Amino acid sequence: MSKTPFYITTPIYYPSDKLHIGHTYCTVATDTMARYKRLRGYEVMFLTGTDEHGQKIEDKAREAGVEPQAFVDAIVEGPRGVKDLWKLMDISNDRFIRTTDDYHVRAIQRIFKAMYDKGDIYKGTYSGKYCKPCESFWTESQLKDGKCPDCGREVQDAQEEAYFFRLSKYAGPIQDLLENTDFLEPRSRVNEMVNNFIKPGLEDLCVSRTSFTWGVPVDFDPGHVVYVWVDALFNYMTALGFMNDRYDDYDKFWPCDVHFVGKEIVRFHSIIWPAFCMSLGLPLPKKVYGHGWLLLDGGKMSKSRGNVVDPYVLAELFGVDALRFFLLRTFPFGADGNFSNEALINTINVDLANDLGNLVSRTTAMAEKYFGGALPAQRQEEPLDTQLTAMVKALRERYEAQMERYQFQNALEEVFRVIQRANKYIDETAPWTLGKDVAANGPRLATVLYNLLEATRVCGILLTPFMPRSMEKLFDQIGAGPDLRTWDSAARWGALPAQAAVRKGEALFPRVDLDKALAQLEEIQAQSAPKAPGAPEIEPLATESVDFDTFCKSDFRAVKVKACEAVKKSDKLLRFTLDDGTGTDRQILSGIHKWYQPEALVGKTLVAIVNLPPRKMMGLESQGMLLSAVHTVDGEEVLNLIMVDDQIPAGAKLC
RNA sequence: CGCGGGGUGGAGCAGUUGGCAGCUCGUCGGGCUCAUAACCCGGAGGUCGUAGGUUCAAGUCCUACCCCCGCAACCA
Repeated sequence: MSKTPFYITTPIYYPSDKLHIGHTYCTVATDTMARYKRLRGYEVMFLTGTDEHGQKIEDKAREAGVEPQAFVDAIVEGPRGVKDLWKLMDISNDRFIRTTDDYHVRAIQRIFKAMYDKGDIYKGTYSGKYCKPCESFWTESQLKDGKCPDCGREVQDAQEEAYFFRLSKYAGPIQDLLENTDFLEPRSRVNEMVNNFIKPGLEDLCVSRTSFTWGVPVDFDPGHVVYVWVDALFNYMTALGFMNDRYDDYDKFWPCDVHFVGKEIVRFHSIIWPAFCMSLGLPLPKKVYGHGWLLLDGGKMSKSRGNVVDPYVLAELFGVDALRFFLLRTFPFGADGNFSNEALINTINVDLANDLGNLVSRTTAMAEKYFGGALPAQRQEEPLDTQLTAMVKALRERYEAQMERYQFQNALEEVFRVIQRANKYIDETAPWTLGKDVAANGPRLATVLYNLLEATRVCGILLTPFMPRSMEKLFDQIGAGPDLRTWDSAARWGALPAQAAVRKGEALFPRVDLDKALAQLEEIQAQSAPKAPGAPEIEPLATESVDFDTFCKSDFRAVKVKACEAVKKSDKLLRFTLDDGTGTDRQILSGIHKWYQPEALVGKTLVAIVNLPPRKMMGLESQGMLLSAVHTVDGEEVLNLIMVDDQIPAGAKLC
């Protein structure tokens, strides 16, 4: 009898930087689900990997002065890289795909060609805004104040030849898929997709580029590389051997049971991906599950905010299992959650140390103390016992119901309810009182301890997918051999040998000293943070010259700030009321809130160009522009207003 | 009126088909001493964002408004 296959994937991560706690969250969730399914007897295929092509990698590699391949190799295979992280986190993936793997590259070329031959990919022109110095195309919405988001210079309308996928053709079937099936979960994501992208009309999708070269070449049209969509999404198939002969279990595992993805890429997986599958006439994946984000201080974590959490640090400080557990116990999988070190430590102490660890500790300690680790065979049941045993007997089913819905948090809730009940049971039965006369109370005492061991064993089995290593230690301590760690045995009350063979070991989850740990974390952060602030980078000098007359037309004046306030609804703009010496106030808007607090600028003497045509921003008129000096440090733009001597009178002309 | 998510005791969150508002932490008081200063019991503390509406009954459905947070071609 062959096992039922179960295929589950994480997204393939983009290795332009080291992975952070968010990637870890997604991967740990996927791993836990994979382990759960294996425990239940499925033949599991668990895939993760990296998406290694594209402009950004090419740029990053150039900055680092290495070839793109060497750059991604270092991040993926290198020390403390992606693979190391998954190893550390006990990730049990069956395969790891890199989009630079030969077999994948060749398969993508074949797939691209197949879609082209079918007529779903056609050649057209891609038009957008082009920044010449950066050699980059941008869409209207990517522009910052109408300028290149990278360098801030003017962009031009430009066109390039590109291949397009007829996404529009599949709008109907996709909408039906989303609205009338449970293909995409949680359900709340469906409206977002339909309202945001399908109803406004799906545009055909640009699937090739000529503006960079780090990608899968379109083999029938030199100069074009396959753009991310086709390259990345098909990894879920090529890793099974689709259109290549590196593997040959496509027929066994496709269609995929579930893709776990972050909410920001739900769109690609719930619209574009099924459209691709339809185009090739292939079965669609059964489900896409969009999980939430881990937020920091209520906001999202990002490099620029400097609040990225390093999973290495946390795992090494608190233990891999504790971190894995925390991520899935604390946050509802479908929604965003607030990550904090305090919450992590708190969860470790309360759930793992106080409740579970301590339960094991006190149970095994008593078994050793009163019976030397081997319980006598005689039993004496009491009605009270059934309150605990009934809960344990019902646990597997309740847990299963939650796990099948990907509700990790609720599944763990069920388990910990039993653990708490077990702790209470100890209080109720007061084994230490019974232990005062072991000869007389032996059978009762043995019953109590046995019930506790069984409760612990069943909980241990159900927690194994979450904390594989720690649960092995637990089983060793309570004397549960391999056949007492199975899914099947989790439903068999009394599976543990009557005499048991308890051996108290070291604490499963030591308590963490909150203040000490926080101080330690701060220290670690302080050590890694002051990475010598990178050298300031400046924009190259202009090569084009400007004639003197043109220059003289610009009217620069010293102006004094009479009032300054943030513009409502805008996170960038400040509104200045300025004295320009004319006696009439001048209003200028400037997008510098990121660098200056408005109240700090009142009274300063600044420089403005006053003969620019007025321009409306956020409904307010700006009569000129304030001058500032800009440079870049570590990829971050830094801006300083030009402030001049306050002795200069308002209106003084600069020349 | 761009789209979406959210506003529930001090903090962080649950609340499925409308039916006495729950959990964890914290706090106050009590119990126990087997255990990782852990465990168990009890108390205090909530206009469920605001204002209306439907209903015998609304945190839960409807309408309007306020506030916060994301997203708007690729940061899980």
